[in-house]
Amino acid sequence: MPEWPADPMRRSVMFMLVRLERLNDELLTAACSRRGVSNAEFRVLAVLRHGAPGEPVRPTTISRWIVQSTGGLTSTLGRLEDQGRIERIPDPGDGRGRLVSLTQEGANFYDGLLSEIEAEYAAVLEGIDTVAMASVLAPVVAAMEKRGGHAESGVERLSSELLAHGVRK
Amino acid sequence: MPEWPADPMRRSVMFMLVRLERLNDELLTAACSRRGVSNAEFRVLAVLRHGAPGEPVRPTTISRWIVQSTGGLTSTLGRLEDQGRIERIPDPGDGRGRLVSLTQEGANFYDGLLSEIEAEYAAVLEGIDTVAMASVLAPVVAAMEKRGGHAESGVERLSSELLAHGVRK
DNA sequence: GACATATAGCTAGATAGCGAGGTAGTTTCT
DNA sequence: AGAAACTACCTCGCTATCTAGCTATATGTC
Repeated sequence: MPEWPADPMRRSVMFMLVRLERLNDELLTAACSRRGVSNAEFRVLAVLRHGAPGEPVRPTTISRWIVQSTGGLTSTLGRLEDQGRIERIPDPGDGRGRLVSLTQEGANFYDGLLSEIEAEYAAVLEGIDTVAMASVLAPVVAAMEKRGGHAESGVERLSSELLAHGVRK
Repeated sequence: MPEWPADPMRRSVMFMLVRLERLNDELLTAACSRRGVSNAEFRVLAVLRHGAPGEPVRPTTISRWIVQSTGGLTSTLGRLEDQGRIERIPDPGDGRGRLVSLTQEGANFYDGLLSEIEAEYAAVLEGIDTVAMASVLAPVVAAMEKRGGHAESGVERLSSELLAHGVRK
């Protein structure tokens, strides 16, 4: 082995993150596919439901929040629209734009989906100190958001709506 | 909103994990694609380099470790083999099996790739208490491994090699 | 007011990955 | 020993996603 890690602890954490990514994806995909939706579809519904309840949201904002390319999001939104779970209306304030909102059916569907997904996470987080976890993860999430340039345009607001339940700064 | 969360903190952590997954993927993909490899290719090389240095590994073991389907892994390994970074030889102990090992070129390539990726993570983990983070993440990773049935067959050993630098239990 | 530049969302083409099923070889049971 | 069940890896078809480039609208400058 060549030059070994300057900081072995950091390397461990890095590999944990890399592995956690796959494991989390597997978990979420399993839960979603039981109800016939993709991972990305769940994320879009979550943003609409929690990020700005009742308010329509622009696709670009969603795209940043869920970290999906705009091209990818277009097809995700198309699927959700075909399923009758969201609506896209022209943005009255911007002729190029559209606004996405949940339908009643979409909201109902999401609530069921969420409880299913939450059950999976409850099992996995059983016995874990979630308060400690949130305070450890929050700054990492923030640093990664900053790195990827997702720190603008409404995402911050959605962030606090969704993530900051009792997490101090 | 219907029945609201029994445990709002757990829900926050769940959404953090969901978001972290995408952000981490974005970070890793960016770093990997700068050197022209996929995410999965990096993971395979990492297993070979750290999990069992010098020793050939069976595809099934790799597949569990990196949480990729065997079908997907076959194509990942095919790409790596075409690039001259790994070799596949028949398993002398099992006629159905193959053994995968790093070539010298693969090892060299990986070392460069790793330092690039590590630099990305160093930036993001700047100022973060990695010791606290590791001890918080370790049990979650373990619980997810167990859930997905990745807890058998050599993965444990790779796990401790790769992840347990100073993380108690 | 006209032109250059930026932005919003969409389209098309390419690719990585999943899932189901196939083949060959191994283990277990009688 | 022979049959049944299992396992390892691969192949093929499909889908979600990415990237690059497009059109229409917006904004800023002269």
